[in-house]
Amino acid sequence: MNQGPQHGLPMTLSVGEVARRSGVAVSTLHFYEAKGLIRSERTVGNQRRYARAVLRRVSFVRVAQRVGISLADIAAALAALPATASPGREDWARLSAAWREELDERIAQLKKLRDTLDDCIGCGCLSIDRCRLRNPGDKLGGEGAGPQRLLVRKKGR
Amino acid sequence: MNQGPQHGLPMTLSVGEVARRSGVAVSTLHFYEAKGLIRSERTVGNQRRYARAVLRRVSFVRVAQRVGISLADIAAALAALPATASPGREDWARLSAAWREELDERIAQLKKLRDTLDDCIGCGCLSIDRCRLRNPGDKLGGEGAGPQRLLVRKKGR
DNA sequence: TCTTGACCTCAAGTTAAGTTGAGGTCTTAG
DNA sequence: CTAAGACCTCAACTTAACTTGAGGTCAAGA
Repeated sequence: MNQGPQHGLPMTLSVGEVARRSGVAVSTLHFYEAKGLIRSERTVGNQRRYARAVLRRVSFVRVAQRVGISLADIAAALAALPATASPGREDWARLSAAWREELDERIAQLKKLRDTLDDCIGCGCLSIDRCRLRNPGDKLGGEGAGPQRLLVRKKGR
Repeated sequence: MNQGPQHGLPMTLSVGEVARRSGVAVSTLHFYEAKGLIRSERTVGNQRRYARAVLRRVSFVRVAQRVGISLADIAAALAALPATASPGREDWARLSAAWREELDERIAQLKKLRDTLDDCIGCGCLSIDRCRLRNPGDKLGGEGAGPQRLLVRKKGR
């Protein structure tokens, strides 16, 4: 198998190796490739060979997914990175800037949810009407759509 | 319309009112009801009437969903609350305890993701091989499945 | 009374994210 | 050289979470 010059590591990975090491199914890797989330070279025999960096990319995808970001959004973010050349500092800066806001928002949302639960233990709200967290006087009734109070404001998109 | 004794608020809400005030479609409310996430009484004419508390319940569902929790999990959590009687302090304590861990885990995951991005700006990893965040020496290669380093350990379930 | 807008049920369609399977090729240990 | 196991493509199936539509009922103002 193809080896690195001094250390005993293969320079590229087969789809099976990536699957084993990343913990995702081979079919999923094919699927991700079809969606443009990852890329591969082909051997003369038409088999996929992945650069080592694909492992981190796959990890990134799974983590982002796990916290509720769609593959489409992830793909869009990753598209900011040139898949061909190695991404430079500016590419990363762009990706991070684009996601930072989204991630901060989701973190805030999660904390809100967690803390709401904690508060509810002390007062029994969501069910009992007199609660300091409860919509006071139910004033929001006429103020248009959208869940009130529990939803952190979502930016325009 | 049915009013509260002193203030001018209706005691129950029609499906349209809930939709307007919670920001979810009527069809979605029907769907949630079919899934057991919310409950309603019926009028003599077979129309749904919701208790005011349904608004908070719906908010809860949307927020939880937004951070990547499935309806099935949400339903399971909400099932711990007696839908019939008003849930007591113990019911809330149970729900909160069950979710606290999950939420903390997701918050940690999100922070990890965010910080990984930030770190990457400084070093260009995910692409460039010498990076302090990078799997050092690629030692994890033989250590079984699962994304390495970026995934916060998930508890057994 | 009549008509309009909100409701009802139930079946079928949609999108995202994969998985499964059939039928065939590659690679490598023996 | 040959058989087993890893790979290939492509189409079809699956599940979650909804949405849409058809066909019919309910409630309230003119």
